[in-house]
Amino acid sequence: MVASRGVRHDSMRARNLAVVLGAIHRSGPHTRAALAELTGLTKTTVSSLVADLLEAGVVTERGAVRDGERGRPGVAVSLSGHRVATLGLEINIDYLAACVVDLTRTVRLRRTRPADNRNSDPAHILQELRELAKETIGEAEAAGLRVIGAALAVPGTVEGETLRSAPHLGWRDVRVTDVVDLPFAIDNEANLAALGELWFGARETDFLYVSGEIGVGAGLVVAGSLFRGTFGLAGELGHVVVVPDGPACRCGGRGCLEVYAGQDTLLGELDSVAALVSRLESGDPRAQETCERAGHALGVALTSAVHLLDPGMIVLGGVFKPLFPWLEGPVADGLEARLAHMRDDPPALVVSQTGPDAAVLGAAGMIIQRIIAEPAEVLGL
Amino acid sequence: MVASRGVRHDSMRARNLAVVLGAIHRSGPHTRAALAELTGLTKTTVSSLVADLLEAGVVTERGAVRDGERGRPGVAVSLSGHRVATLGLEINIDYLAACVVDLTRTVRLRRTRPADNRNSDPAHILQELRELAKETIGEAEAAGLRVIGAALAVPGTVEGETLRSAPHLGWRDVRVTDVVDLPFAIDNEANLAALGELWFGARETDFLYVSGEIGVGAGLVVAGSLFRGTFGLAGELGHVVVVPDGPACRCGGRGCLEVYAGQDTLLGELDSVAALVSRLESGDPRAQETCERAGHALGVALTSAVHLLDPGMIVLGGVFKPLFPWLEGPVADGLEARLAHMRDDPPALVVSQTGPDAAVLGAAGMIIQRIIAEPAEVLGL
DNA sequence: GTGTTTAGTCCATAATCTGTACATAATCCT
DNA sequence: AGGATTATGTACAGATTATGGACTAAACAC
Repeated sequence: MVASRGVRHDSMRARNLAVVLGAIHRSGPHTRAALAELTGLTKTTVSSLVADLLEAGVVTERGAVRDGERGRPGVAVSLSGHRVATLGLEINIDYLAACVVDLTRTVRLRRTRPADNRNSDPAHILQELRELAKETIGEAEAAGLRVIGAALAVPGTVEGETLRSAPHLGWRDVRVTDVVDLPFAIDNEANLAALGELWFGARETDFLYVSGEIGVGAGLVVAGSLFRGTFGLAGELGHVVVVPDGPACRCGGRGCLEVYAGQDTLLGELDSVAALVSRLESGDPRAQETCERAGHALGVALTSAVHLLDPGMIVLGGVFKPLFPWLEGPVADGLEARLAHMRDDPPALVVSQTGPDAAVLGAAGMIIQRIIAEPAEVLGL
Repeated sequence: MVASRGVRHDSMRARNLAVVLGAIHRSGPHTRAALAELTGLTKTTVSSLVADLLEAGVVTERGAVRDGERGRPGVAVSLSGHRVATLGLEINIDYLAACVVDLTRTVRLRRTRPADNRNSDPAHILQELRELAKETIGEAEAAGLRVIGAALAVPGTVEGETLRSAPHLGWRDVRVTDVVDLPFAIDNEANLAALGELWFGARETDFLYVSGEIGVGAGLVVAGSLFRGTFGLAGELGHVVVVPDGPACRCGGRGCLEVYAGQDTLLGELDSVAALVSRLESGDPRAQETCERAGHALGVALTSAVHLLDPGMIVLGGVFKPLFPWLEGPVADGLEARLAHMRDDPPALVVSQTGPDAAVLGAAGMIIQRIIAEPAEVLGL
């Protein structure tokens, strides 16, 4: 609990700018009068605030609207996608990715570079990432966008600006700095994928996003915001214990979920998820059994997760998305059986609406969110 | 995300009252000048805010203080324990409890009534609770305190004002109303015990409190506030899966922690925790084995909890407190082994600093917290 | 005692929101 | 077609609250 600072006139206005912008963002274009109604501020105040937001280029007027009623038609004020944008970046096992998202959360640019980052040299990869970022920002600026911040998704644990541990990259305690000359943040891939699902996929406000990648991670969204735990390490679903004396896991534990449902286990000697899917489609019994075992393990781990985290629903993403038809049954059965007497219904189990780009999108979206939450601070109003 | 309302002059002042009161609460008595420094407000503003707080009776002046320096000595302003207080209530399996806590978080009154509430009639118990509350409030008022709110701890899941399910009481969907004629809240026993530990025990800001009672619950505190999950059901440690095909649990699952470490299992045919402790002290091998098995199971469940919740530390409370000497080893070993490669150190494992009254105290403390967080709203300033 | 230093208050000023009045622009009704 | 009605958005005076410098108060230093 940091000592909070007192509120002065300028912070009151800053807050009200955020309130108005937030109302526009949450419930779509509105006239000034409607915004006054929504926020409890007077029309006068809203007009003045909207004037500032217009000048900053974060909103635009979209011509007259009649609400089908009598009276002078109002002018709808909506988020402007034409000026402010943010950059999302991702380092993953086999690619680098970047995307630019505008204030309306429309994806304006996407770039991916295949790479083999397993056990790679951080300095080298970060240099590649810098180049990718620079190129992408250049392209965005050529399209008239002003990129005002960036975030990076990494497959590992993050503290502040340091990547603590990314086992599949083989990185440890890597400080990630100067990737871009903008406000910058790093976060875990599963966390940002969850936010990607929030803003670009399911658009629910409460769910646990399960990110099946080489490792298995999860990001919990409650009331539209991410739960991070004490050190930002929450949601490590992959090492939840499924069988206490099961096979050893690289984490030091035994019988972790990852041992049963990690991508390496799922694929076996196959070389891609697509290959596994086609085996499953052709009814290959060994593939089906692997999937069933993974689904069973997921059901056990998710039962523990439901008890501890109390998610609104469960969204399976990443490699679990193409495998969903084969996983759904075992997972749902496990949840239902184990949660029978604790809840009226277990949380709904659904498939992700986003693809493999959930994390990059979430990264860009996180900075958009920051603009909308504190426009005065970010844009210097 | 509810549409947030705009800020007006009165909310600015309300916020600043909270900021000043919060600063006094957080870092002890301060002069007006020091408060100005801490909050970033001017001395003038702080003086005016403090005047309001004095009038409301939530702070008092405590005579001159010299900071060992030259110059006019200031007057320390500190929380006043003499006027405002709150009521904590608890329904547990074998007793009803009440306590009154003043603004300085000093316990002013405690009352306990033994009862046998297993499979009891809610209406009857609630009537008893009403009487206990009324008596306790009367006594507090006789001592010059003004009780301005109450909270109730129950051994079950809560939604709004309704107790959804309290298996050990045998209650389901009981609306708890009109217990007192004051602002009122209900919450889960483990949640409130965690808050009790926060304010009356360990006083750490980040920990997972594990409440060993008939059931096993947990409350996660992050940055000094409680994580509740989506529906307020988070922290159900007792039903985290320890052995996926273990013995059936009353929740519908199998091999839940509660089966191995619930009070009923620990005691076996013994009739009290004290009896178990004396068996353990005399080296009874069967008691030791039970404890070791429970510790082992706790280690497994807590490993999952650490991965999912990322607690700052782990505090064992309730019946686990007297058993701590026998549990510590197996639990810590389990955590250390299973978390070896994931974190530099597993979260510290410590014993609770509060006794069986953690939950009632937490209940009273929660309302105190509300006064300090929003004094203007609560006290009508 | 006189000077220095720090605490707390007074008062004019500034920032921001409110509320009423008003100009504007559409539909409704005759 | 024209006036009545209704709703939007702006203007301006008024209210609320914080600021900042001047001032008073109370201690210590020499």
